[in-house]
Amino acid sequence: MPELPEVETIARSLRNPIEYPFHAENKIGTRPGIVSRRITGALVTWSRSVALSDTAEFEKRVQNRVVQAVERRGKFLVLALDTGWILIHLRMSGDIRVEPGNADGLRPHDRVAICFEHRVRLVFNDTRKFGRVWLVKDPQTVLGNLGPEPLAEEFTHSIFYDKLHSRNRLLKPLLMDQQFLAGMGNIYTDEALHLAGLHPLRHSGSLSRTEVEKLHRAIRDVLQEGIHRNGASIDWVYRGGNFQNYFKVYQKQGEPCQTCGTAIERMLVGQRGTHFCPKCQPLL
DNA sequence: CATCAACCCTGAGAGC
DNA sequence: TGCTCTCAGGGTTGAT
Repeated sequence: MPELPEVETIARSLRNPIEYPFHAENKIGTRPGIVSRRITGALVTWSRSVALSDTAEFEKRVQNRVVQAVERRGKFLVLALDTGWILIHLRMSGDIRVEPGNADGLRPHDRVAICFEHRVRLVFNDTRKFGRVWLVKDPQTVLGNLGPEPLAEEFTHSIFYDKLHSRNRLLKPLLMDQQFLAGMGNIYTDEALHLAGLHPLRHSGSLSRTEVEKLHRAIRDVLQEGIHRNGASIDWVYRGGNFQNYFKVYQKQGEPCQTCGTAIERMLVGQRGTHFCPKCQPLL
């Protein structure tokens, strides 16, 4: 499931020069981007993938818009148009392709195709149909409630300490709460808690200054490492990244902890599968 | 305010 | 082999 590093990787690839040739190899850093491309049309094959009651309106309104910038906010992909914004959330199984072609010849599970000049298209593929594409005048209507960016300079450990102590929730669901902190998902939360040596069931208000500093560092390190590896390719969606080969706890239940040799455990926390080392991440 | 369950979906994997 | 069943997963919504 794409989290901050996977979305960041995609955003960066969409900012690549548009002159790059298609398909020399699958390297994400050498694929052609979409900035400055003009949209000639769009096709929506599953109406609920678009957050508009009328998909024909989406197809019509994106016509002739030019992509001016590609950003990321939390797990959202943000396309700034000359007029308006396209926002994309990949949720569980969403993926983005940029390839030669028009509205014909789409593949299974392709939900939205945005066609550009020179016969280039961006395709939103989403097997489980949880993802969404928005077309809005003001991105804040969708992004307005998101918490801070964990990698932003302004996100200091002392601000984090205050935020954690302003609530008293279980660490794991709180870190995954996008209104509390934007971009963390199941994988990176488990990995960050393990790196910080904190049990997922710790209460946020119980953390000492030192523990908050360790968690702050761990979150940023894990996210940076994920970005460095171009994200993770899991859930049978290959995205070019290989961070899945560096997981310490995620889906490692039963395997020995790389730090202490204790078997990694899996438990449900807030309806989410949660992986941790009972020795490195003690509850008390 | 915190917690919990249901819902949106599909396909993988288990069980028969 | 092929059927049916269960489950994972992010985020939203509504109930407790």
